[in-house]
Amino acid sequence: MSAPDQRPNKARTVPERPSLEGLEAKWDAVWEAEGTYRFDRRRDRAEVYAIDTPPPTVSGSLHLGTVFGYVQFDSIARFRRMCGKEVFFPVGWDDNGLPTERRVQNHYGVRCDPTLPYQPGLVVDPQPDGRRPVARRTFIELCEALTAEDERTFEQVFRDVGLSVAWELTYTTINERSRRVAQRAFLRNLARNEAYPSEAPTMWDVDFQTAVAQAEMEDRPTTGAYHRLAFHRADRSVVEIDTTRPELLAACVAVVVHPSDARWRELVGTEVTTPLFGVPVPVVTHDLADPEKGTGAAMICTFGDSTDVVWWRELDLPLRSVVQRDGRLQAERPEWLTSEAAARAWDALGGRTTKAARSAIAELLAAAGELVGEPRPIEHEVKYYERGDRPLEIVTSRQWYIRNGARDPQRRGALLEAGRALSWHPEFMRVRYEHWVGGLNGDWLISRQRYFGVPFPVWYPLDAEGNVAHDEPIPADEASLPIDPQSEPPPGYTEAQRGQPGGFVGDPDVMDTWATSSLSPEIACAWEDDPDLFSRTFPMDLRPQGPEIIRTWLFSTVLRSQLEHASLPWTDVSINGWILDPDRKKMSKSKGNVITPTALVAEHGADGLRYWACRGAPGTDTAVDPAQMRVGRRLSIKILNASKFVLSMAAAGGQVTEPLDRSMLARLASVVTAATAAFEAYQYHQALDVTESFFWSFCDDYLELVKSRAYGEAAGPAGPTESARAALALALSTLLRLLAPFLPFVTEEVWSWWQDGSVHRAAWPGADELGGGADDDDPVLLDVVAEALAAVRRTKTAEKRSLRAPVARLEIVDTPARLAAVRAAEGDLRQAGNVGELVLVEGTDPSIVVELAPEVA
RNA sequence: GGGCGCUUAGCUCAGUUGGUUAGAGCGCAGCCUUCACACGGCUGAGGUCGUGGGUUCGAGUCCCGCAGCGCCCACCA
Repeated sequence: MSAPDQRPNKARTVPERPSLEGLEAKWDAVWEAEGTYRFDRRRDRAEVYAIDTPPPTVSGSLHLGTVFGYVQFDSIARFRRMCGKEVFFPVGWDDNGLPTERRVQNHYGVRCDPTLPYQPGLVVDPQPDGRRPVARRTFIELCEALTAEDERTFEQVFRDVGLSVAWELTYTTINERSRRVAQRAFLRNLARNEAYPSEAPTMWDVDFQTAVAQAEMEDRPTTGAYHRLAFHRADRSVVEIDTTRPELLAACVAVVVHPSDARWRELVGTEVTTPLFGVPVPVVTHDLADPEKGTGAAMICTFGDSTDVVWWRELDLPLRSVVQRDGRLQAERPEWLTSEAAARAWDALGGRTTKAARSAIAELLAAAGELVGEPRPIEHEVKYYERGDRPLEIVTSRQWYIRNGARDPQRRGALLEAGRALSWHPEFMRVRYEHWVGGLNGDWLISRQRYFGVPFPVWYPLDAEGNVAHDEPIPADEASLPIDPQSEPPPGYTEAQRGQPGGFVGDPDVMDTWATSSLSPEIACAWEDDPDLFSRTFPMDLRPQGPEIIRTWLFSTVLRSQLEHASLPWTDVSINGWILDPDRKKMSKSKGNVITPTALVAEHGADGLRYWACRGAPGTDTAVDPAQMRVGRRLSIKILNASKFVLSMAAAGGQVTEPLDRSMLARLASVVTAATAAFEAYQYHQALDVTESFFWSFCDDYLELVKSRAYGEAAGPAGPTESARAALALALSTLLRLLAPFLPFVTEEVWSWWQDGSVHRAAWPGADELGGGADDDDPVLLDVVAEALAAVRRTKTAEKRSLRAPVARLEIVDTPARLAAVRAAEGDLRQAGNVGELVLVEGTDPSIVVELAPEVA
């Protein structure tokens, strides 16, 4: 595997002044040339560790949070690789979908106009403030060009931070294989009746002009106002109704009250008329009507919110739609507004945005004496598309859905069971999945009325009059995928029949980005395209991801896998925490507190950045902390210097005979055991902690104690010097391998000074390598001696003397066992502390008395 | 409205199955030009573990209530 010629420092020398400068570029180039992280597809499934990595959204700059999460599971990947697994570590770029479209619109100053003809070779210069219309195909070309550029930048960041990615496996969510996989999976869903089209009320973003799925909505506190409207009974008496959306009054189809609400009992079953428009509407009852809200009577409009949809559907009410897809009330007067007063009122409302219409109708109502009191401002939660700026409206449209268990208890139960079968890290994240599955209120809406995405691979026949037969979709042939129904005809038709009576039209929509990325295991593992690779990688081992996309990416991946393969897509899920800025606020672009990974690598080094990330526990929010990165950098420098020192003495192969050396190795063996157990439990931060602690005490105590002996003249193959030198070699080799998953650059650098090949392909250390198991190896021995040494240092510091200052007399009172430990390392202790007389006294009251020699002038 | 997580030294955090004087780093103070490291080392000060109860021989660790912070979900008239 390795190509030694590529390796710098093949002479294996220790540099005079080791440095961290330039290690990132140097080792990235070597790893690339040697294929250190390349995936060996000859290995079978049991030998592979496959990671379903989260494709970062390609929309400008790479978020530090992405790097944070990636570094964490990269440490796990590196651990598994060193344990002998062949790690399947692809990266995907999520360049498919709305974020890309928006970035292209802003970057080039264009908008997509699908009615324009395509002009091949058209060059579009960026024009920041423009909104120039371009053809659909030109728009897609711009998306492809810009994402390709961004992806190169992203890859460089990932290389700079030392991710052990198998770059040859890279995919994008819009590339040919992804389109083919997404279309194939959809066609199979369609054939099994798991996907279906439906014309129904849907949540609609009026700016993006597309339908939006439940998973992409969020509530935002929004200022509104209760308007108390005067509806009228037949006897002209008033029924007061509160609404926050008076502009939808024309869309009112009924008034609803709770069946048990005595206040309205005699009204139920009668009709009241709407203010201003005089339209008669029935008074109906429904359990969802809340007597506590407003006056207890609500107007039902088609549609103001999702409760309206429920009422409309369950109470079988008529449809009176007035809001258009652009978020404006229709200009044309609705046919059910028949009175002259109603027509006049509509003149003031039609064509206006809902927001403008709201204040306009409030004025009309007030002028007509139909507004009771003043509007009362309130702050309430309103649904938005998570990327949108204006509240969602509800419009009726034709969309594609995938059955997700919302309307099928059996499927919902199976999905909950899948959540229980997964291993979650940390465990408590599982409930988020369960809540989401339990709370699903509709099938998954996967179609978007956009351009840069995977097209639906279907067409519709046109009848003799040119009407579209939506109920008879013509599916594409699987062998033809990926296809674009806008530019290719369906089987059995010619392109000339497009749009002609008796011909066909292509489905104009594209799939939501989650409909593609929910298939990331199938895309990465080359489902159907490469059955051999698929059999070696699927189902995968680990899905690492952020907590905010449990309801989208995680859930939808489980769903698609269950539908397609009747299996889980992976066995383990690891959820990382948030990145918080130093004020403990979630970092986000809109808050302007984003720090770029590149700047941090430049300042603290990749290993410094990685150290900080790996200190964050799985699922735990972590503050961006440059101080921690400095600590990581300092640790890296210490590794360079300590290693240089150790290598000036170390010699592998000798017998480790001295009790102090064996004690150190015994302690190190317990560190190996603990770090291994932590990694296996996905607790990488604990592995780092236990290793780092040992490393510092190794430097501060063991190296100080042993250096004189190790420097000494060789005293035969089994002598004390050989023992020290062999122990140092063993310890350094072990420590470098323990630290390699966290600090890949500095450990590789040091490894290259004295070892062949990459530390990242070296075997993970085992406790047995360290001569563990011997009963007389007491890890406490080192502690006892280190305590005595610390006491010596403490005295010298207190006396303001140099640490080299001679100790005339050192008296230690302790138990026989601990005195024996000191005696076993007496020579090392005297050398390290520059101790003259050493007196060991048995006693029950332990003490250490240090008498310094007088200072010589 | 429901749920999850967090609350340990000035700051950022560890604290495994409850067990002797609660740990680390940063910061702070003092000391040391030590022949691996001044991009350093050594030493030290600093905490009634959010709050009120309970279980226990023993609780930061388990149970109940409360508060603050963060997040997720919710049909939001």
